Amino acid sequence: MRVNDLTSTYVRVALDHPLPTLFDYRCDPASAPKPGMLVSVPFGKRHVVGLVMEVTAHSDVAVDRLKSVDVVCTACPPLPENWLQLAQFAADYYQRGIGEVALPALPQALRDASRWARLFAPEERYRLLSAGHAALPDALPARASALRRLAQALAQSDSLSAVDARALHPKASATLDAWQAKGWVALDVIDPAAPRPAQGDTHPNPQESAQESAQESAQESAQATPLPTLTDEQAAAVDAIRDAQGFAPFLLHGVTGSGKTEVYLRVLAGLLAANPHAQALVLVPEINLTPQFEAAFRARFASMDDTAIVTLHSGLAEGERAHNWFAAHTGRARIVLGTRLAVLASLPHLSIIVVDEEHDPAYKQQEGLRYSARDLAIWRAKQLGVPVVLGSATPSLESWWQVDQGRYGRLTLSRRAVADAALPTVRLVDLEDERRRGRASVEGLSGLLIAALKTRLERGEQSLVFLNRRGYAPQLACDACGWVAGCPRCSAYVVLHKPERALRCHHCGWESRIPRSCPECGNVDIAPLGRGTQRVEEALAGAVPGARVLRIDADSTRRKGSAQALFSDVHAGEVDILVGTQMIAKGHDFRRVSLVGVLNADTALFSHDFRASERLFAQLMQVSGRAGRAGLPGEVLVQTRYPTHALYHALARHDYVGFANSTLAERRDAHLPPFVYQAMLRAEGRTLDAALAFLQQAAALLTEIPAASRVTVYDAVPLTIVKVMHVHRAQLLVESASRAALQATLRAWQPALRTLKGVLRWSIEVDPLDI
DNA sequence: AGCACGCCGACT
DNA sequence: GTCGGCGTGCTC
Repeated sequence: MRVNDLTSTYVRVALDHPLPTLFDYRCDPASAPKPGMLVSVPFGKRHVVGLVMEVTAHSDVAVDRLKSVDVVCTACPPLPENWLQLAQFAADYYQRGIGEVALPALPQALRDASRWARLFAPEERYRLLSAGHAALPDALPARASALRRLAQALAQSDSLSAVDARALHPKASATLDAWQAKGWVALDVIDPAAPRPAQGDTHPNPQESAQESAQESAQESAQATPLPTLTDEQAAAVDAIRDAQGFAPFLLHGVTGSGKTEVYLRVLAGLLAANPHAQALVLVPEINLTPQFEAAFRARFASMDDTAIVTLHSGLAEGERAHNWFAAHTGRARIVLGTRLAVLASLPHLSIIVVDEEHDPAYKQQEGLRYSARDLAIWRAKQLGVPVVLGSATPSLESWWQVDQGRYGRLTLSRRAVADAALPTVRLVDLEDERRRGRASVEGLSGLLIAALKTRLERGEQSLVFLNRRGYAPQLACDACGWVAGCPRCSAYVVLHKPERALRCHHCGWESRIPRSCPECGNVDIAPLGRGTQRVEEALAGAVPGARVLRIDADSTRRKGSAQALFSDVHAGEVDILVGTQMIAKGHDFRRVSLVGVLNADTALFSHDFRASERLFAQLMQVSGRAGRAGLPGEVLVQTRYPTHALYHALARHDYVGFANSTLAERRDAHLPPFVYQAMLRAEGRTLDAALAFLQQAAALLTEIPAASRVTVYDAVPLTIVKVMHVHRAQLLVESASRAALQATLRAWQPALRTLKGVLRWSIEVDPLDI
């Protein structure tokens, strides 16, 4: 039984599934989808959303096994060819199937066919007109509270969606229709797929409303604020990027406070003005940094339609994320600001990419497809022939090496942009010496640091205390028998959290109450060991009387939006001392901070991870950069037991270049990245032996692969935290001086690995950051 | 990844 | 005698 190929059409569909194959489906030739379109298809017992890669007249799959496409998502324009190529590249490079890359890159809402109708339906929004603004609150009966809420909601925002209106008042539609008849409100029907309205015609009915005039005055005040004068270095950087032709990667190496953001703003302004369709992608390393960037971009581009700037990050509600993604996909959004996941957005007119703080490890996705957003950004820029700007005060050694090789242009901002703002003075506090001299310290805070904090408090300046350990104490131990509280599911100690009165495992989230006595020997003298942010917060309150201390870390910002609120308190001057983890080190422009204290940095100096010192140096430069940004003389106190360590000396001299060049020389001698390319095979098993045995068999398979002759294979080793959630983990490192040989090896290795058994899960990570 | 089928221990 | 453990295999 053969179907007539002439009357049948088949589509080859990518599904989010570990096999790297496409799946064929039959479809109606009259309504066949195009490549790049989303379809809902039956798959096993369920129905899933897939991406059409090919439309053909023939399928190799036996006809009785073929099923038909359920629905084609016609409302969403197909993903463009260059986006499909990006997904294909990422899939090949990171050793996954195309579907495993392409589908997770889409907003979750798009992957649910039952939500398509709603997502792409024209949106109805009510807008209060001036007549309504004058008449409304008074025209309503005093006791009609639902109607009053509706009127208030209309008055308080640009426009109100029909859905939101119904949530406020069950009969909102009828009421709003009546108000519309009276000329009080206007109904706008917005087609999400329609092209963006031309400038100056953003409102269909140019009736002045309170919102419009408020917007206009905001624009006027924005225009009234003169643009900052560029330093010569900033101007040179802007010119270089603006004049670039085709693919042009730049490393913008600018010291903290040198005004890298201003360079991005000027470059984007020029580009977006020159081309009415051009889109820009701006990446930041973490969600906490999006609000301040968004504010800066909205203020500078106030003349653009509001919808022209969108954010994309995991903190958005699914609906909003889909909405913003779609704005990017249809070209309505001119500027897309987001975290690493935004690098996979569909941007049909992408004309420039900015990667701020390009060295930040947060650009590496650490689960699922472990991509580097910075590396994919560079690939995209190359594919499209557009400039890409990598900004950092402490570039990654990978990028620095590319500059050395002449592959990236170097733009340097060596001075702070604010007049009179100098880089802070860095002083090393020798903890051994302090102890020998018998100088008192309180809970790990040296006398020198406490005195400096008190001075700032008297002067009304702010201080920042940085340590990279959250919780109260990293361990809870028994003095008598040596017991230390550990996680029952992981091979890790549990961290004492005092405000929550709990022991918490930072690897799996397990929590328990704090025991009153040692569960091993019954001794009641169990004590916290070491210090985290909570304990330092407590100590500061005692050591610096009168200071308002605020802690910012993953625990204090757990609630949505709370990080933003806490940072606002700092900016508003309601805080004297800010204690926190790396969260406070990144990017924030604290105008009144003049002192930075660094605690417990030494632990990273002697790590087995060869990247630990690069990370530490970047982190310390970053946090030091929070001091003295607005012209106050800044000071940094680093408490250490190793005051002669070269890393601290480079830090004290603000000598990134010296640090980078010497570290690169070490890497070259030791045959470490960026001089070799690495990949990691990780295995998870019920026992450590099972995981290790799998990796040993995997290593043996490499002898069958010709390309592997140019690949070095290391021994399988347990991970540092060997057990998480009762699962034992081990890894095997492979590396090669040839990226092509490594890629060929991995490609040939995977089918063989799939035949091995005895392990719960395994995965390959290309360019791993944590070894 | 899901979700089935399939073959061995502690419960009504 | 079943409910349910997770090993193995399939998905157009």
